[in-house]
Amino acid sequence: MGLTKTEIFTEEQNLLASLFKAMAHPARIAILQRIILSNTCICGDLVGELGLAQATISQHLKELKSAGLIQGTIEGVSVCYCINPEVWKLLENRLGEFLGSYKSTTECC
Amino acid sequence: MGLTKTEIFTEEQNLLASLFKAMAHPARIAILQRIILSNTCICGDLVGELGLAQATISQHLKELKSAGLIQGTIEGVSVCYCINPEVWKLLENRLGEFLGSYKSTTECC
DNA sequence: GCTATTAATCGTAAAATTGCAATAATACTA
DNA sequence: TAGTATTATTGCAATTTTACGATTAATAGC
Repeated sequence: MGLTKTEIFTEEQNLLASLFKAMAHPARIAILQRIILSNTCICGDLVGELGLAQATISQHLKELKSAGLIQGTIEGVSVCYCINPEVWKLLENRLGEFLGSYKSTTECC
Repeated sequence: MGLTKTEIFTEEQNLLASLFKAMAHPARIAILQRIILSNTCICGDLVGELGLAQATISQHLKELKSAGLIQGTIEGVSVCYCINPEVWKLLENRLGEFLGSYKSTTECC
């Protein structure tokens, strides 16, 4: 079929999956790292640094934005993107909770 | 084109992206949660619990396995899957490092 | 108003993902 | 050895993702 059955999963599972999905591409990881590093990133910079076309980067930025991970405001002729603090904190919390729920102490297979 | 240009990104970026990708589906999140909870999970159980066909679940398990997140050993007639402690620890470290690299203190857009 | 610069959007193509029925493979059991 | 139970694999269709060229929208500077 090719479409995910979101309705059979919990809200928590869908949320985590969608956040992971937004970061499940090296270009988007690179963009996030770049934004974090400079703390004020303009799209045009990325086009020169990553080896991807302007349209492609704009698309990745859109995905990060729609996932809520970043936010952008118009700054003169260009756009300034930065991390969305609330969503980033939510991500840290949910992820820490999820990863931390596994205790490696008990012996298994 | 439709294929990711992995060669233009760093090893770190590709690793993080592939780990995120492995978890970027609610069914795989659900499977991981289920494995963590029972600490000894058999595929057949999941088929009853999640509303997905046996073939589909087997495929998701394969993806989690190839990403290194889980490992399975044959246990009589069925297979016992559990978390791979080393990879899980690696995931926690790299992810913590990545998420922690952002400090929300500085004002931005 | 006109032009240059920047970013978003559209259209398209190739490839990957998701899901399932059907089938194959594997290992117990009688 | 035949039969049963469990998991993996195969083949297929629908959808999504990735990427880019071309075009469009918006804004600053002249």
